[in-house]
Amino acid sequence: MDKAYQPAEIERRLYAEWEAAGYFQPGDATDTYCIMIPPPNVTGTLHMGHAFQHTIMDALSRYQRMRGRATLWQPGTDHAGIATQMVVERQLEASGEHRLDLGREKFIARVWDWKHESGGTISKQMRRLGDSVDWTRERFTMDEGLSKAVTQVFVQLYREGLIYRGTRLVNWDPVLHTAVSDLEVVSAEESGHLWRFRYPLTDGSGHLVVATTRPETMLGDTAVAVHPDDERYQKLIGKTVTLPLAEREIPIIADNYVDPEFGTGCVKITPAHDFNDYEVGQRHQLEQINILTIDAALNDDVPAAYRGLDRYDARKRVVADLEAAGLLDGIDEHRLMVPRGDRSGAVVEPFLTDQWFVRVAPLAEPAIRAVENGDIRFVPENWSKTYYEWMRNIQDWCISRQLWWGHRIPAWYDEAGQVYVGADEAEVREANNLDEQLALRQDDDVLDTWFSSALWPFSTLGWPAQTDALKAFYPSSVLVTGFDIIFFWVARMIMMGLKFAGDVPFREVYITGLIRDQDGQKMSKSKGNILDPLDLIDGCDLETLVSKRTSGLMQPKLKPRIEKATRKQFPNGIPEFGTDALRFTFARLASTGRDINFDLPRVEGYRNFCNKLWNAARYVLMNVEATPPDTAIDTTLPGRWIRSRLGKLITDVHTQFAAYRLDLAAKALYEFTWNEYCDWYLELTKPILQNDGDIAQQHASRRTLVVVLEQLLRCLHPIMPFITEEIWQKVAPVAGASGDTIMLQAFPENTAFPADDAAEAEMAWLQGFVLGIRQIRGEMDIAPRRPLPVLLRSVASQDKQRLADHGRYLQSLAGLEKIDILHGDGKPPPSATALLGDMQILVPLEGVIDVAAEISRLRRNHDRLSADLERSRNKLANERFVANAPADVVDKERGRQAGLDKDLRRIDEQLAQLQALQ
RNA sequence: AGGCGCGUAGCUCAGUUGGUUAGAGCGCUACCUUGACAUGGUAGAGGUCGUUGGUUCGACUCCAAUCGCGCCUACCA
Repeated sequence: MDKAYQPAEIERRLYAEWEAAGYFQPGDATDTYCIMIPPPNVTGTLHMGHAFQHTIMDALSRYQRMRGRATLWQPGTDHAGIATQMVVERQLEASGEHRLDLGREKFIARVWDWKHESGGTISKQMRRLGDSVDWTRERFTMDEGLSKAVTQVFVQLYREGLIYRGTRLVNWDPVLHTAVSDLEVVSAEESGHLWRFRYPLTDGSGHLVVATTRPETMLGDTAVAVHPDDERYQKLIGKTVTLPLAEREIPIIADNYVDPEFGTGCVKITPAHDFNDYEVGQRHQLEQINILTIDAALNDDVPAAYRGLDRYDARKRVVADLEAAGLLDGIDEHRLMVPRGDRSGAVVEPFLTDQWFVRVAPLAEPAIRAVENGDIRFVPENWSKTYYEWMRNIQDWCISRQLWWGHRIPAWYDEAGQVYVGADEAEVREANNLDEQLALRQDDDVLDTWFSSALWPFSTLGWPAQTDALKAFYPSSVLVTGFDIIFFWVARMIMMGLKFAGDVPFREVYITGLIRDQDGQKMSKSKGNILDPLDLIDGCDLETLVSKRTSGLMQPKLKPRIEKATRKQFPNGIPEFGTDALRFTFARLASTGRDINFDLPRVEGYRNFCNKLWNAARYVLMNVEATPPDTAIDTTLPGRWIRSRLGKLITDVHTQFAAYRLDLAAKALYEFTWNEYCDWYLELTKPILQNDGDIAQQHASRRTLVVVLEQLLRCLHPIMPFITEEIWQKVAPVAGASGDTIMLQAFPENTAFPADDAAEAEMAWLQGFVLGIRQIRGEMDIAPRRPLPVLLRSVASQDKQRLADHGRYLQSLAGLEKIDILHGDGKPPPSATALLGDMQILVPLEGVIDVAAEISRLRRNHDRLSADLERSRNKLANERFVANAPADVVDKERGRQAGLDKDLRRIDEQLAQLQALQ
């Protein structure tokens, strides 16, 4: 074995072996476990958030697989309608082409080309991350099977009246030329203005003043509204105003929607271009005048002067014209929420179009109940609130998109505009007895990407066919995902799963935090703070990193700043850490219910951990390879102790996995490995193995060394798959484990390693002894290699026994020359002191210790002890404490006080003796 | 406006039903190349747990208020 762990070659080799051997496939156990991957965009790349979630999913999968369950981690990708179409459109643009020139069919062919070209990136990344997904079952949302499922669901929902088509006001993206759902619109506060305009009353008796943030839409006004109780405008209700510029007569109506306190208390109503106004218009049967084109320019339904103007040019023109006409009452600065498309960034327009909708409320009801009654559990629990909040106020879902890339809506129209919905044209014709001569045209629109994603948990398993996979793995066990797609995806999967697969799609939903950068900033390309998980695994030199972060920026002017920040944060680029170190970092950071600020130095720490494990294994193998261990029972203290500790670790790891606390599982594993196994156990085997001691004990210790390591490797494997497999391959034969891979070994159970309280108590004594000496050594600046003579005082018979049993460990770990017991009231020489229970451990000063230094060390101890003692005394002097606190707490406090008191007296004695020397 | 969350060591974070001296990693200080490991070892410094009040024998932990930060949902033209 190399002296240091070298991950790169090992990882690639092992993953290929695992995959070729079919270890990722579920096997045929009846107890099943299943995780559906949240399908990433097929042409995208995995970012840190993916790597984090994949670490969790893979650790869970490997853990359950080792527990003997038939485990399926279902992989696949999403066609990501808008995102993918945009990428390909941009590629066309670069070569001077345009989607519309190409035509639908050719364009879609180009997208498929791109999918094939770039779709391999994600699977490569997943393989490097060690993801144990069943590649033989990989799916894509536009696969034939999944597309069939989409059609079937659409048709059934339509037949049940849960899908309908209608002319509605929707969010229109004027750049992408498509409708988008509410969820795809992000509103942010921006500065703007609030204009006040005078609208003259038609009867010439004056005017009223309306306030608006969108002057250009006044050309589509069909009413002015006031609050019914607003005394100022009482007598105007029912009258009309003459809409300026358009010169149309429109009514003054009363509606509770108006807030009399805001603006002037008069609202212009534009039903075709504002969601609230639309509602008002419905209530008052107002005309809807659409004044915009699909590009958000003004159309031909406005006066000639404004036709063809972009909405913002029109705004200027309208304001100028009204001002010229003396109708501008004033302008105020105003902060307002501006809705933008999450993909294009364009300001979205409420726009009247024909679209398809899902009537969601009836589907939401059982989906709400499923969470209420515990069929689905959110982890952490409080996310269920977010879920309820949205589900209980759910709006119909606009599912049609005016795109080409996606599942085309299975609806056909005849020339009269009659719509027929069915699986395909032939079926539609047959079902409706349509003449072959009758021309049918399929709906041009495609479905929202999330429509197919909603079916993912059962469509990937073969639904609508009742496949064996569906029976075995539906419902899946847990969904691991981010809070940002609870509405987009989680809620919709639950609704569709209940409706079509007859059960919830998963039992638990583990909502992970977001991976942010070291300063808590969201990672994004535009901020230039993204990290590629593979760069952390393989390393990345500074120049490559800079160019990755600064190329293809939406705002090129940010480039210098990003470059500077990057050079500052990574002066030497990123070193190679390996997959396991990255995964362990993610696991260690995966505390629930909060976002994660990704701290790069931490990865380095866990790379060191890998190296520590690697070298521990080297030590073990060095000691056991030559003489294979026999099966003798280990009666040595260190052996009994480490087995007992291992049992506790195993219990802990099971508990934490069950609670999705991978951070605590990783913490327990780290601490056991480093602080117990390496720091103490390996060190304690040295005096056993290196001296000419008891041969039986040596054999037993070799066995414990290798058995504990082998079990530890299994425990670590779900989080650190590669290093554990590599070491296991070497360790298993000497540990007496059979099998080809650690992946399929049984996860350890604590029953094989019962608690040994006696050993733990003795070991605590031993550790206390060693630490006491080390403390003196460290603080007195005594050379580590210098053997020290030690005197013991107040030695109880138990101490004597322990000394006899474990003296050699003390000598080895504390570097002792000899240990003498001070009998009776023999006067000790001036010494440095450590306390161990009642026993005093004395290191004679002569020639070794600086008296003044020891005095100051003892004083510090004295101060600390007396502060503690005083606190304890006060507590016990408090009658109410003694009366009210549980007896065991009081007893504990009394014992503590007695101990502190005794320790303090010993320290003071020692102090007095030393002070007398000065 | 409503909802959720956060504030603990220089930095990034743990702290499970209230109960000894509040922990870890990184960083920092001193010493140490001892045959598993300098990607290491040993010892050490460093925190009035955002603030105030309350409940309690006892509060990092429970309650209320308050300050600061973040996110989500909805939205007044």
